Amino acid sequence: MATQADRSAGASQRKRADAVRNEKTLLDAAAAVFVTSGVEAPVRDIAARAGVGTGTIYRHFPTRADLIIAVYRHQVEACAEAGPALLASSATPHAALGRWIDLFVDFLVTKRGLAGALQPDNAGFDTLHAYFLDRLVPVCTQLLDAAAEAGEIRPGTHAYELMRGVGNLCIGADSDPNYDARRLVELLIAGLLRQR
Amino acid sequence: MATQADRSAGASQRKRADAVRNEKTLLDAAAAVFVTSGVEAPVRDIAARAGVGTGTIYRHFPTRADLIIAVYRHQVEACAEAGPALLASSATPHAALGRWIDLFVDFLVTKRGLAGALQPDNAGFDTLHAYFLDRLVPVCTQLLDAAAEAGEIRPGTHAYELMRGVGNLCIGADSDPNYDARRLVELLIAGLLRQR
DNA sequence: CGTTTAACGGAGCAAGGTTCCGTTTCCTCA
DNA sequence: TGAGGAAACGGAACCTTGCTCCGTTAAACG
Repeated sequence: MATQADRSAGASQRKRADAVRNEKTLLDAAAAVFVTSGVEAPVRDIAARAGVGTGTIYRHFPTRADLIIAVYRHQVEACAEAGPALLASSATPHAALGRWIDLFVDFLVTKRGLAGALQPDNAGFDTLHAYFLDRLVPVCTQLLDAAAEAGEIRPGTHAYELMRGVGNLCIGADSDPNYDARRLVELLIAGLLRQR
Repeated sequence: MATQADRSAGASQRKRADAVRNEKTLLDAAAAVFVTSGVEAPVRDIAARAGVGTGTIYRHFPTRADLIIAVYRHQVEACAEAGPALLASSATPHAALGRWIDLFVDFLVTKRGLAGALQPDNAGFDTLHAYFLDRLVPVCTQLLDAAAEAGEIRPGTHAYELMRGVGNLCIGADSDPNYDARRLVELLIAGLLRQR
């Protein structure tokens, strides 16, 4: 099978072996450091952990957002793909929405500082914000539309707003035993139901 | 009449005139800078605006939290005091709660970066977090209890959690026309209602 | 092998928070 | 009123962290 080298676009060349190796090393190091120090951990710490210079990090991941995205891409994709599946397997669209949001919340609250880094104005993190939104807002829209069509929820809520709200509720959810983001998100989703 | 010097505690002495003057100057400068640059504005900016050295800021307000608290104390107090009044004047406790939360949200969304600074883990900002909570959680508890007693809302929600949730929803609410914190908070409060 | 050049590493600069200490200013009391 | 002493001031200096730049290393290929 083909190696990780991408030769398809014509002008592109195979990557050097050390570059490939370092990229993998960096991703592992970053993931480890993110767990202990959060996604805003100093660049030098990640570099030290990986045993490379700081310049190498910036060459592979020009902004911190790029690094964070690379580390969590698989999980975000999995979450996005779960949307349609839940819609098909749940009793009602609103139930599917609730379960999908749960998935998203589970992801966020287990990644120290990630929810906080998703702020749109957070300079340098706009790529991160954009990636999450590009990937997840369409899925959320689909679920929301289905629930609205079924007459379950009040109309007028936008997926973007809901995603941001849920993301915000997850900020600081680790590290505070008296704050349960899941419960609040549940309230929020309940509030979405059409009031009779 | 007595000057601002507090001589009551026995060991305390009158403050020097220049110190009193500088404290006032600093509060004004900080308030102005917070409006344009948010509550995380560089210390040097505030010092420059006030025409004092950075040392002077740290002497009067050892941590940034102390400065922020001093700037917004009046408004927080006003919000706290509005709670019982609303409870007395509203049709139902849940309505009072909703209106009180509105007050709080209005306050937060008009203070650039304040909601974000309220995070409990935000090193150096714990005093800020504690002050807001000490002052507002009891008020919120009172409203919540009244609504629970009236059978309007589902039991089991803690004031602390609700306040943090509302605060989180307000993060980044300025500077993003597509994100309306008020609407989401409204959903959250609606979700509090006992489901029939 | 020798050449080319991608990739590396870390010194160094900028920005911001915080401390420290020599200087200034105010208060008090004779 | 005018020393003397202490409180308060100011900003230089230091630390941490993000990011860049460029001399050095080593992979790839003929």
